[in-house]
Amino acid sequence: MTEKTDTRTRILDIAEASVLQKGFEATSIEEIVAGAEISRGGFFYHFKDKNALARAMLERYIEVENALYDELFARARELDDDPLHTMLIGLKMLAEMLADMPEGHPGCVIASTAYQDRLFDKGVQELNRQAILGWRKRFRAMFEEIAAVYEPRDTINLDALGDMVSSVVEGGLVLQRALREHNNASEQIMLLRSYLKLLFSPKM
Amino acid sequence: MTEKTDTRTRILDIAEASVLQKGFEATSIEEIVAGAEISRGGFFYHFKDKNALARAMLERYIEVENALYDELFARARELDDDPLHTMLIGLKMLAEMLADMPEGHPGCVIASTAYQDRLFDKGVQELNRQAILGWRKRFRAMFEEIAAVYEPRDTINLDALGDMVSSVVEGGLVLQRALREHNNASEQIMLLRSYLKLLFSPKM
DNA sequence: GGCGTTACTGGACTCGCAGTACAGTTGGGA
DNA sequence: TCCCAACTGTACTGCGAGTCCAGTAACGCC
Repeated sequence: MTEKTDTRTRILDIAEASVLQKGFEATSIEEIVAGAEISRGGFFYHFKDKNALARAMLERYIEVENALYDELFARARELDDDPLHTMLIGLKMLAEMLADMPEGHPGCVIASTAYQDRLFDKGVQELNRQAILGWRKRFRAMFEEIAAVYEPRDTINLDALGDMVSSVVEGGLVLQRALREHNNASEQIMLLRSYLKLLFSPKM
Repeated sequence: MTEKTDTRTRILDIAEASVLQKGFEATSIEEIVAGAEISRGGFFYHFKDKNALARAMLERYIEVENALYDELFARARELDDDPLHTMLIGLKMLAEMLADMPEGHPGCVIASTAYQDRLFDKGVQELNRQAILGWRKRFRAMFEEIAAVYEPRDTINLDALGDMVSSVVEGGLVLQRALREHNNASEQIMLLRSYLKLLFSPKM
């Protein structure tokens, strides 16, 4: 909209970095405006309150994450159009991506908001919920495709399996943050991949 | 120490309930003292500041969690002393336990603190780290025992596999909170169990 | 029966941060 | 030329954390 890097975007960038580093509550509007080089009034011109900021951050984050998954698995399918191998390649690429981020993944805003949910209004919580349900649907569809070709070697709940991708990423990121290591999420994804390999392997 | 339910314990109980419900930052000392029916001065008599409270909560939580794992897997071993089956039985019992909590698990304080870590001092963070490392060690030992008997059908990092238990529980709890469902953690554990079953199944 | 210690109460105060309000400024477009 | 979006700047309210401290009630013990 404006000339230089859109102020609203700049606010979101600064806020995201800070929130991922120290949490939402610990991020003051003071430091956001300092970082974005605007006045307090300027901040409230763009966002009614911190809740509105949270909502905008989540919306942007979810969009980016979805685009990333789209691109990743599209590329994987290009490389091998067998549904199982698309999944395995995609997960490997995801694991590598996470491992390549030296300062760790922009640790999932989802978990961060989930654990402080009474702080946020219904809109923010619902956004969060819908994002996870979206990922469930996305991965469930992929697993259905796989199961149609490779009979699973154990009876499983496909919704839960769909959730497992998000769960493993979130869980890995929690460990990563708590341990201050940087490859836990990546390793956990590789274990999920190992599971899928075994689960859908043709009987020998 | 005192006659009625120890004030310190009462503070921790009230605080834990509130923190699990709405997060640490959103829990005010005001409401803790109201709940525990003491004065503000009384709170600060027991805890120097909110950090000291966080530390005490974490210590207590980790102790309880460890005792629970001890008991669960001891019982599982009683039922079947084959290491793989001890693990499978223990996980099943853990999953059932999580599913039986109608209001959900006392959602992991670990994740909650991990995502707000700049808020807490080194002591709290280190406590968190040590707890997760402890669980890694515990489960890694169990997996080593299993691997000595059943050759794994995929090459895996045993530390990462040890972490997978914590990761799956944490990840499941994040989903549970965000989705406001109540069996995600339990389902994720059952998927981990399915993985271990396949990973260590004798070749057919 | 006085003495110290533990476990508080209660009030007053400082400080930082969220949020409100609003008046004024600046730099394009129509 | 005037309007409007995108701000700046200041001043104020209110809440919660944390500090300080004086007082007090119950006890254990010498």
